[in-house]
Amino acid sequence: MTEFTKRVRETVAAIPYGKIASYGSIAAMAGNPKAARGVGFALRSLTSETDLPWWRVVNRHGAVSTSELTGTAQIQRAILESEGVIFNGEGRACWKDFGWDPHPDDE
DNA sequence: ACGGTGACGAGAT
DNA sequence: TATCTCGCCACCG
Repeated sequence: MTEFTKRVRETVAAIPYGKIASYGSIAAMAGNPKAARGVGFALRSLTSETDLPWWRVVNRHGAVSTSELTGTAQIQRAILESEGVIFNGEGRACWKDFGWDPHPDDE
């Protein structure tokens, strides 16, 4: 378990209920703003754990980037909706309403 | 140590 | 606005 991965877990665990954060934001808080991909890889092993709110982590578009085929994406959306997050027809959530960290682009 | 891969991001077309 | 390409970092063989 590298320091980066541990930092990512801490950050993800800090995401408030009903809120979402982008991989880039988490990577930045973890110390490496450019390690968004590394964040995804780290969370990949956490999908089996329910003690970490990995489902609150989405891409910069506010849409789940998990596998649609394995059903992970469906589960993630379902949980987020349970938390109060609303997805539009594009499968994206309003960052201004559910985004934990401020986002420069999109709405 | 090297190269390929992937739950990403930003810029260009 | 949607799609493509390149660059980023961490992980596996």
